[in-house]
Amino acid sequence: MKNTQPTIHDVARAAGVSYQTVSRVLNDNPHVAPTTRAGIQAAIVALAYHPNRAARSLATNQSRNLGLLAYGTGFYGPSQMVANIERAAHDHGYSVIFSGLSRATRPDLENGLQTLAEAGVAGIVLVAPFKEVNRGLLREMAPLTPVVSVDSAAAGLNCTAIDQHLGGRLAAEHLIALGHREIAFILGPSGWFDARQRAAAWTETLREHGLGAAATERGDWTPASGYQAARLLLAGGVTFTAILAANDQMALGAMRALREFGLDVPGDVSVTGFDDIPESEFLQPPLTTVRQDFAALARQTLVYLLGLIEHPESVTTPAPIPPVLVPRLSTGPAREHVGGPIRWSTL
Amino acid sequence: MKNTQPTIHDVARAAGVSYQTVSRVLNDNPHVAPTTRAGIQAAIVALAYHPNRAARSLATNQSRNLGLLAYGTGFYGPSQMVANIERAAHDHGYSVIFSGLSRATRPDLENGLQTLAEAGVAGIVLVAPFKEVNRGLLREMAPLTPVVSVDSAAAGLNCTAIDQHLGGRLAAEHLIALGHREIAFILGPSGWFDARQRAAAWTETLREHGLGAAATERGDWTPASGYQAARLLLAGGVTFTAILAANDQMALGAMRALREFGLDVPGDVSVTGFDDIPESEFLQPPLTTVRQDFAALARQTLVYLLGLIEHPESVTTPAPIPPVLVPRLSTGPAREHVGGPIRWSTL
DNA sequence: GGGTATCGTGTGACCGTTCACAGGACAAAA
DNA sequence: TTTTGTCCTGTGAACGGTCACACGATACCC
Repeated sequence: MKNTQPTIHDVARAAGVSYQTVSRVLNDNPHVAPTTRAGIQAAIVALAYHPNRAARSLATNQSRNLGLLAYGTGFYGPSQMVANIERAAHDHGYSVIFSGLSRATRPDLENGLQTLAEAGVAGIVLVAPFKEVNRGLLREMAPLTPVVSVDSAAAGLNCTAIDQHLGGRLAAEHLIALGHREIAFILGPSGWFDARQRAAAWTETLREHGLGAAATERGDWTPASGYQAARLLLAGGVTFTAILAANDQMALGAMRALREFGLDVPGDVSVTGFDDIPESEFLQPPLTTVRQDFAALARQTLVYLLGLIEHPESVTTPAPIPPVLVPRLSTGPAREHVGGPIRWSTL
Repeated sequence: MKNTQPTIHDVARAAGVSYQTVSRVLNDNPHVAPTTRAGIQAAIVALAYHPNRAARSLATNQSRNLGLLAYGTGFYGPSQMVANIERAAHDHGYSVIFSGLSRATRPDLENGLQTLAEAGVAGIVLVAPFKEVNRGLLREMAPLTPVVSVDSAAAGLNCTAIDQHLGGRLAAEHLIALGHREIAFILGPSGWFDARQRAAAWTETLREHGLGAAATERGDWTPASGYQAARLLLAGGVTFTAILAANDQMALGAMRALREFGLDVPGDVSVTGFDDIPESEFLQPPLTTVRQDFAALARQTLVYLLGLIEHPESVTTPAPIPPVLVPRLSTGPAREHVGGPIRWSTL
């Protein structure tokens, strides 16, 4: 027993044909007699033959590998995307070379893209929705490899996305419909596209109702930053009856800060998040949030990328995926304040 | 301008040497004259040459790719492992081919392993800590590829692990030290090694103090299952003053069920989790839990796997990594009941 | 029955790299 | 001067596939 994998030559010998005929069977070439094909397939099974990927991609100059470059896989959204992208790729017969981005800097992006491009992937999915990702970067680092960027709305990029704008609007309208007029924002990090779009949608929706943000703080997506942001809001001397937070984790932190301040959610202040992480439903109170369909986004991203790989001329940019509002108990009617809204600073 | 990548032959022509000399430079072969080497390196930079991985791995019959097969990447632990394994691999100069396991069944495992083995990876990290993973499976599906299984203590496997037994003991001793004598368990799914070990450690620790589990329910790691398990515990007519939950998400669900039942945490019932997810610190109340160092586990796993690849004879199985108890406010002294412990069923 | 598609199969070259080996240049030793 | 050894470099083959092409056999048409 040799300790080496069988090759097409072994199969050919076993089936009594030439290696080329075996190759034809492997590639579903129609010009093979049924009996010959059957014999070869039997030999393939008997030898437990599997084509060597390196040899194949060397000869064809293409591969069934896709690159996945993702930032922030410790967070819920990115980690969901990684899992879903892989599954979608698998369903299309592709393998995924995953590369994590530890920092959101240009050199790190360049490095990651280059590594993937050199690995000979057929295409790249980029889950790094911040402003360092732009056309220039991609042209320079992966000029020959199609790249689809998820949730990055930069000009000239091939993108797929959740409709963050709609999501932001849903949350804001929900609060306004509950009678809230003084609404504070806890934004995501400034460089992130999704954070920006949510914030822009909030601002726009409020303006349509003659309102503006009561106050604004910025977090970094973590619960700790949401906690800190809410404390700053509370210390700011501005009144508000609701908080729009850019994700669930920051909303969680904010709720803790409110509680420590002696305020009830939603009795005194309503809070909304974004993502619908598995925990949200079980928080105290259960968090009103905006749910994003990451699986659908991943599937769409993959169809788009494979389109760019296989028939680049006839591909159209897909429409953003609409998220849905999930109303829970962290939001309620705006509190009626006798003599105007409460001022925290006087509590 | 040709639209194709340069090869060693292009570099050789540019530098005025043979392709073999270029190859020697690429592989750090010492038998190259310094001036020649410098010229070739200049040519490499000038042409922006990068070695073709497919050709290289075809010729050498090895690759710088590792396979990562993981189950449950929607959960915190596995998703942390994916991110950390990739980073550790990257630090060692390896790329990671990631494959997600959507179900914990034998055929899915076989499929995933086979796919990775065929992809020609140098080794495989398996993050699938349940009983379907055993020596037979690995011998059969990937006989030539080293595999390290994370947190799977099955016999005959190459494993790395968090010391789940110690973690379970820490949580149980913490409760016992607080005076709890009636402790209920919310276990993880039965097929999972880490769930089993935590449960075994709880049982053992309690027995050492002359105690036994007041009641036991089983969840599937999700908050919803923890909620359901706690409801069953409460409906069971058994008294308890503390709950040991096998992970944070189930602890979260349990705390909600307790609250709905009118019980205070930790006033009436103390609760511990396992994992220390980012949310835990900000829950109401902040959750006492056992923190696992996934980054260290990932690094250890990679060192072990690379050892198996590069010098299989001299590798030793690493020691499990000790977790730490993170005491927070979800645990407190056992309630003093006048006339014995309260019976929920009579509330 | 001869020309001509069509089908099935085999041969040679090639993808980009490494490996085994050969050979030339030069210096040190005899 | 010749021999020997070391250092550097080049040639041919191989890795395991695919592609372009050639070729024989059969079937079809007039």
